Amino acid sequence: MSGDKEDFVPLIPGRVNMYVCGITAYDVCHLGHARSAVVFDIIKRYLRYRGFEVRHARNITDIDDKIIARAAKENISTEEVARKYTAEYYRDMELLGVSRADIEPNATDHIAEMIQTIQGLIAKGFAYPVDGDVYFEVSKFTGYGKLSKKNPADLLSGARVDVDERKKSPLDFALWKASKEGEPFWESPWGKGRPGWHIECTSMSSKYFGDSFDIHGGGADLIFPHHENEIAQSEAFSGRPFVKYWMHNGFITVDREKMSKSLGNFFTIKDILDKYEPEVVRYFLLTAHYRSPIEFSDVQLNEAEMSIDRYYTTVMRINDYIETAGDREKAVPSSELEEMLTSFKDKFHHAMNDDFNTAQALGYIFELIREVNRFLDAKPSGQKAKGLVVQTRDLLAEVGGVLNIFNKTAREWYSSLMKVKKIALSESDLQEKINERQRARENKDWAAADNVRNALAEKGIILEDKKDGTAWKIRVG
RNA sequence: GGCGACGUACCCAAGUGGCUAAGGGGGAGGUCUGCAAAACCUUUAUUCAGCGGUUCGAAUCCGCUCGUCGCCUCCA
Repeated sequence: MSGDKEDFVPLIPGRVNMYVCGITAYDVCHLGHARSAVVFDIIKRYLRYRGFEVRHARNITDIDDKIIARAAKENISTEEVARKYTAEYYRDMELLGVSRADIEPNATDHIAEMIQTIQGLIAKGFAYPVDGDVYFEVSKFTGYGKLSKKNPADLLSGARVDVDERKKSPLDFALWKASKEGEPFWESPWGKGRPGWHIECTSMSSKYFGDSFDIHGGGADLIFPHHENEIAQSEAFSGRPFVKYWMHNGFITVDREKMSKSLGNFFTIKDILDKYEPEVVRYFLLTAHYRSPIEFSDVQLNEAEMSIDRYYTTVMRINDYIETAGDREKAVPSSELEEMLTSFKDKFHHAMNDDFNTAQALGYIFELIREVNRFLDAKPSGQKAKGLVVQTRDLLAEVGGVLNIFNKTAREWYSSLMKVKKIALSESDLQEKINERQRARENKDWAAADNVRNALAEKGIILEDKKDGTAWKIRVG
């Protein structure tokens, strides 16, 4: 609310109630929806990792004008539209490693609660019915605009507020809308109708979390009017502060412009996942701070792919080392690695404690990756060295787990890349080629060996010769 | 018009009062290798849009200018 970073102190020590605006289920999701979901998924995971008991609610709006329009267009019911796109949403989210929320309320399951809230608002003088609609009277709520830092007078003078003669003020917004002929409706004290958009979050958050809760999140475009209106409704109704910490993620941009449905410059999650591994997309979303805009481009996705590949390449190297390292103690300089292992978690926590600075956290991860590679370059052996390397691997896996990246085996990563890059070669055929090349190499027939390697390279497969065999990777970037 | 955010190397991107301005990608040179690949090393911002100011000290705070974007209408 202050617009600044603040120390996080939950209302109840050790517990966090977090409500995040989900989607309106009227179309397939684009990358912007993914960002919001991934950002708050990571916030939840990190808070849990640090020992908070987090209850996470994420709503689905399953009735609204756009759903009605979509249903008319597809000639199916609004329920079917909502069901279809909710299913698509969950499918996309699962691929991106976004966990399910603990509470996933639908608007249409909470009509009774919303009617109750609206009745309460009317009783307290904050709302008025007109011809089957009910409006919230903004002028009755002092503090309107405190989140979006707008003042009502400025808003009034703006020409972009819709004018409706029946409303007392253009700023007043609908809590309940009378249904038109043929539209879905619910019975209410004001006649047949359906809820306005903002009221569901007020009624559902208070049902599950009470009048006040810790974190409310969503995309920055929800700040006004959606979240501003939620505050007005909720605080007018309960008389208590609504949300302690507001968190809003920045936009995805394309050519520096906001990716959005209305501009038509959006990429659906589905389209992107046809070209990129889901982990790449997730990683990409973590490379910038969640509040900053992030430019979507193939260059950026390719860089993300390369970064992840650097991780898996190192993991492969670590695992090879652990399997093959001798027991003979051979000390090599290890103080820098040891130092880094000691301080690593503190650094990671420090980055994440600072408003979930995933970009900085990734920086630390790659510092550790470089350090362990340096250590392995020195060709150490013995139990102590092995212990340090195992510790590094476990640490990387642990923080990767918090971000829900780096959670595959190297083999799974490359298999997955092979599919997404549509390389038409089975892994067994590939192994056969590698064996063929190995025989040539044993005969020092370098020309034949290079032929095999070049042929595979053309398909996007890269070979790495090591002392005890040849590994394959998929070219990235 | 009102409100807000941002401008860090060739590209992306952390850093918001004080140690050498993280990290990734790219370029150049090198070590290793049958040759590669990977990895590592050296190098690539005496400087943080520009100009003023505050301060012992600023990329970081303040003011102005320029530029970009967002919200003010459904929108993640």
